[in-house]
Amino acid sequence: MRESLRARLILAQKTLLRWHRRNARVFSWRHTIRNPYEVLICETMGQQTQASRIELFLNRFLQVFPTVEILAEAKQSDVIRAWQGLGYNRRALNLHKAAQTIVRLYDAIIPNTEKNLLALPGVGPYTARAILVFAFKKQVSAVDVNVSRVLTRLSKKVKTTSEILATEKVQTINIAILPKRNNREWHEALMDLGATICIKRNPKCSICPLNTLCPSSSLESKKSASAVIKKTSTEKIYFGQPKRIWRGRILAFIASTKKKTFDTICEFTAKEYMLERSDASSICTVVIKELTGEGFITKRADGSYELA
DNA sequence: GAAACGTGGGC
DNA sequence: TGCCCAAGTTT
Repeated sequence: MRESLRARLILAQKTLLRWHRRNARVFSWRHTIRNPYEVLICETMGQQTQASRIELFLNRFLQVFPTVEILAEAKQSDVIRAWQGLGYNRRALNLHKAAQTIVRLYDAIIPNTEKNLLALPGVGPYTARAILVFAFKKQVSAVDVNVSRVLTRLSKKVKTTSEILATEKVQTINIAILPKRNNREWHEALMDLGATICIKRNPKCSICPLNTLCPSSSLESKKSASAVIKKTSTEKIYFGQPKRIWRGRILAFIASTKKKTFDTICEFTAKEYMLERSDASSICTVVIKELTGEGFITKRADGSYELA
């Protein structure tokens, strides 16, 4: 990395850390999280989910499952129910399995190495490093989309608002400037700036604390000029919605009360979403088969379905 | 490496 | 209104 670039980034870092002291986003969980288990839950909830939504679920989840042992021993159906409304339900299954792994392999202690964290289901490169940074105060780089966007724009003059460096390059840049003592604050600062000012569309460069140091600070003025080629989604649509939407709806219905027959599920789907009964039946057939195969639900002897 | 995976908010 | 997006991971 060029020394001139590194020098500019270090300057930006000082400025951003100072900005963060007064302008950090206010989330209750930033004050109430007390241990690595809670960081694991919080970071998992945060995957592809707006941080403000964590607030709505984390407290309740931790009240029901206050320790990794309790989560490990919980019924899967209770974990799924506690997750309802957060989306990406597989995260709940993975979290449950991860808790069981931690209890069995690590004596209920959350691992503090990247290797062991990555081996946990649902823990990928970002979450593993985020746990190391936020729970263990380790001197490592955790790169999410905010960190990537901020460091990309700060490192080069980007042409469009969606331009973003490869994660490995961002890693290299961030590792080169990791502060020795304020690494948690540094990552929070990057994420807060990326979530509030250095946002993907219509970045607010005019009020950015780094605008005099940033080669991309002219981005704001040409926000609309940078027409981005939107790649058409290849996701298959079922009766007006992607399949995953139907999966979420049907799983929520099955989770809502006790057992449900196939007919009950079809009737609900048809009525609630104004489908022909035959269309509802076909989407329910597909989705129920998937949810069963993936371990979310089970078919009972009497033919009804319930959470696994 | 592309595609799939939920949900609610912003513009 | 409809599309884009958000503290990514898995296959």
